[in-house]
Amino acid sequence: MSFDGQLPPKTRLLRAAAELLANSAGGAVSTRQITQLAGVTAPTLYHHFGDKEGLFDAVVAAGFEEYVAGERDFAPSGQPLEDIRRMWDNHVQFGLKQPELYLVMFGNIRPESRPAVVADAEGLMEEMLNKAAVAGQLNVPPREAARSILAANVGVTLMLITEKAPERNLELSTMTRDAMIFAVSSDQAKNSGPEESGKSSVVVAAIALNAALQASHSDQLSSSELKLFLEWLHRISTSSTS
Amino acid sequence: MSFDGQLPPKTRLLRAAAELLANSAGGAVSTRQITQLAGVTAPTLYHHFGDKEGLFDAVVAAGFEEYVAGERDFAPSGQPLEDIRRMWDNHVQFGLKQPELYLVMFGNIRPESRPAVVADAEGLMEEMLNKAAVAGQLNVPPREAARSILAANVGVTLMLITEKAPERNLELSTMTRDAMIFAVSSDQAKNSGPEESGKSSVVVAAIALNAALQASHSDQLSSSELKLFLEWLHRISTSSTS
DNA sequence: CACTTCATATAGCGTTGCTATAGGTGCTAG
DNA sequence: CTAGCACCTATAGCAACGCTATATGAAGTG
Repeated sequence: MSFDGQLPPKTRLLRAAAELLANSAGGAVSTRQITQLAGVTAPTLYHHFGDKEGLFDAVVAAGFEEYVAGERDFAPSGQPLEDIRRMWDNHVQFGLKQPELYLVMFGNIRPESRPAVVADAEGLMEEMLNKAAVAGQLNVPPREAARSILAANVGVTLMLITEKAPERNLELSTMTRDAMIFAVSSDQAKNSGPEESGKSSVVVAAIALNAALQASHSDQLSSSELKLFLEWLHRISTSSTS
Repeated sequence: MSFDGQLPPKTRLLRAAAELLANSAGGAVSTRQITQLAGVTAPTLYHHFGDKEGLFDAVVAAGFEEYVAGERDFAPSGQPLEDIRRMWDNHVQFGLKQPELYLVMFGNIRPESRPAVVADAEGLMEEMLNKAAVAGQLNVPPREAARSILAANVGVTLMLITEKAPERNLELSTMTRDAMIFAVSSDQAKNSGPEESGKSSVVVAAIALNAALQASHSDQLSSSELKLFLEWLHRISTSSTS
């Protein structure tokens, strides 16, 4: 009973729904919970929003405003591709900060029915990619690039949400992000080739690592560790393996 | 009333649930629909599966068998990265062929609770990427690569499912797929990126050796030595990021 | 005041997932 | 043959769900 104030019932319903949605640990949120917290009765909800989904859409719209605001604040950095990077990070952070709301926005998938918010987010990203295209930095049409990047962005965010907070590894995000941006950008040479680079064995890999380590004296290991490490490498690389 | 045959009620329930799930155009499937189609009553369902979710999990498990079978059939092509490509395509095709089942498997996301099927799919992909790592074709540890690729794979599939069938553009899939595979592969030169050029050969070799050692159970080192050795390798192969 | 319009409440419908309880079935043991 | 014992299924019903037909109040307009 927190919203019995003087606010109009419509606003109270919106806030109650948003709060319950944010704190519902995965479980569903019922209209009775919402109306009780808002201090109104059922018909009021349906009078203003027509539907439970209508109410949720309204909450999502408010959440989307916040999301878009975050995107626009970061926008004018001059380098479009860098802005895309920030859009990606903002997207992920929004999803992790408000997972329940994010799931209502991007996770409530049904076949052949595309949530409006997805189209909006896609348009936002396409708009940004358009600047990159004008600058000759794009390899593919902005629309395709936006769809592809957004798909990966949503996929990564969903996967991160399913992980327990302390174990979340944001490197998954940055790595995927850079992979996607790199793939659509044009000013980088991509002499690709699906050929293999010769099959390696334990011995070959050990020899390569041995040589590389001695050449670049990595600082990931202490000197004493490195000495023992190299000795073991030598033992492996000089033995005849299976 | 299609399953009133002589099959055991458990099987009838599974088939009825699978059929209703496959034909439910986005809408929810109720236990009463399932039990009626299966020709049994409610307690039978709960006796065998405990829960509605338990029944769905069983359906998903069956669907996952099919999914895995598709993955394994394509597996032994000799070129691990090409196999990853086929795994990706098989994943997308599975999602588009049975969208409802796919959504139950990969779309039923709740925060901090990861469906078992995701972990399985991740393990399957990691297993395949391990071969690529042994061949020195990987730029990042197989686990991270698998998570990243799978996240993008799910994201793309979900996005394609939301589109109406005639408008589906599979180029979105192939483009994202190749971008992800390219990003984790090592045998391609990546001159000039947003940051410095690709990983050094030390990291590539360490990743390859790490995978090879875990796969071949080398007896060149004692178990305690091996443990420390692998720990160092892990330290090297997961360092030197952005 | 009469009248319309908008907003909220009362009460209840049909459906949902699920279960307490009881009854039927096929088995092995005596 | 029958007694007992698991195992499986059915009857009936609960609480909660989304939603609505209907009625009541408040506000503005002639």
